Amino acid sequence: MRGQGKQTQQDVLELLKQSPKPMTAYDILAELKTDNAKLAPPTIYRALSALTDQGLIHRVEGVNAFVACCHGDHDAAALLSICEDCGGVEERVDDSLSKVLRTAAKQTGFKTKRQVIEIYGVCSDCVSAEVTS
Amino acid sequence: MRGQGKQTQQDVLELLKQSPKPMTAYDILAELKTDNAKLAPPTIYRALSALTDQGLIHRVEGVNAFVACCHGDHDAAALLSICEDCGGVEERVDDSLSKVLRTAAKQTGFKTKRQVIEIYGVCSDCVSAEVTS
DNA sequence: TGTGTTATGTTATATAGTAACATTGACAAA
DNA sequence: TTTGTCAATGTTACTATATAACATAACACA
Repeated sequence: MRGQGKQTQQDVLELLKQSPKPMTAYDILAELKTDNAKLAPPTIYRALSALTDQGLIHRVEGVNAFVACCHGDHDAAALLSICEDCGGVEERVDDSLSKVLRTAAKQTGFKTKRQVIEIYGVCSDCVSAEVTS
Repeated sequence: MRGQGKQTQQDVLELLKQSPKPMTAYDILAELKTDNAKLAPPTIYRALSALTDQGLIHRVEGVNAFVACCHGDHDAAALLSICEDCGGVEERVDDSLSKVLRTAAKQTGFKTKRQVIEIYGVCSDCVSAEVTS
């Protein structure tokens, strides 16, 4: 067999790092299939799951897709801004945001495990483009 | 020009209001099919979309499901806390959160249209239950 | 060598969401 | 009353997203 080590994980991570936009599992599958026709969805989802656990990628819940994490390790909440025009995602790690969320959780006694913070709209580049056109 | 039967919308909203947990489109479909065997997914999705536009329900992106909005109109960001134990969702409208997000957007020149803020973990009730058991 | 673990392969299916076009029923203008 | 319009829903068929369950392969290491 061809599978050595964590080949798929590495391939997936590499792809996501090079993509300017979030990719769905099936986007990734289609890409990697050109090298390995046998690839099937479960393999992709496993790799995505492992990478997510390691904090190397983030899932963009609102679009069922994934992006590479562009920071190193971060415990603070990641804020993803998704441009509905160009499809780009900007990641931002914001301490004051984490703080607000921590406070809110504390007040209600909620034990946080995972946070999803996504903002949809138009990025500054695309706003400029709109104005100019 | 108003005044037409939005029966499905009302049925869907009613269901969601009575549900202690978020419901998926197909959960809703299954329920409403007991009264109307002809119901099909598009009708449900249209009703959900209309209700979302009106701000009467929220979509929980992380679980592909929907909950009734338990506040009246609110412009401020809604923070949804989803308990992975009991499945319950608590909605909270938090001004300081909105402020942080507004600030972040301003700094990057991002034009916000929609915000998704979801926290996954264990609610206070379930935390207590865990300790007791 | 054999035993446990992790990653992947394979088959099949479950769940979620939408495109495209047809039909219905209320209402109002003709 | 008839006709035209519009929003809501019905209908068919499909695409997209995700997972269950079991099989196989490679590796670590006692």
